[in-house]
Amino acid sequence: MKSETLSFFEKVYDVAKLIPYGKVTSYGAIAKYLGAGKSARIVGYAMNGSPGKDVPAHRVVNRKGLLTGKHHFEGTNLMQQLLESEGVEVVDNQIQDLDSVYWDPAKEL
DNA sequence: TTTCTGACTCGAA
DNA sequence: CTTCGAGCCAGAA
Repeated sequence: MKSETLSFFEKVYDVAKLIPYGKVTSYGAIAKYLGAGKSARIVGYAMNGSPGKDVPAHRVVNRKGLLTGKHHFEGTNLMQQLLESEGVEVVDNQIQDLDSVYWDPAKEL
């Protein structure tokens, strides 16, 4: 089993799994928490392997609360449905009242 | 081996 | 005010 070779992906999955119910975070927030800062894109890319990792990728959105990765989910509004299901207000692929549902790992952890 | 793209973000002009 | 470019890491061709 690997060991300290904790790849960026592994860390991303770890943090993403810590996202509480009804909360959301951004790629950059996770990246910054990992110490990458500008590797937000890698976080999103890592989400490609979210399936099978029990990672709630639907709780991860971009900095503006926009469901940029919704296209990677089944259907076209599944991501929005999941978020609304958790009590997150989403309109037009954009999270409303983002500050109220925003979960920053760097602050919470 | 090099090159390119990607679920992003920020700063500068 | 708007628009553009650069940087980050990883995987595929």
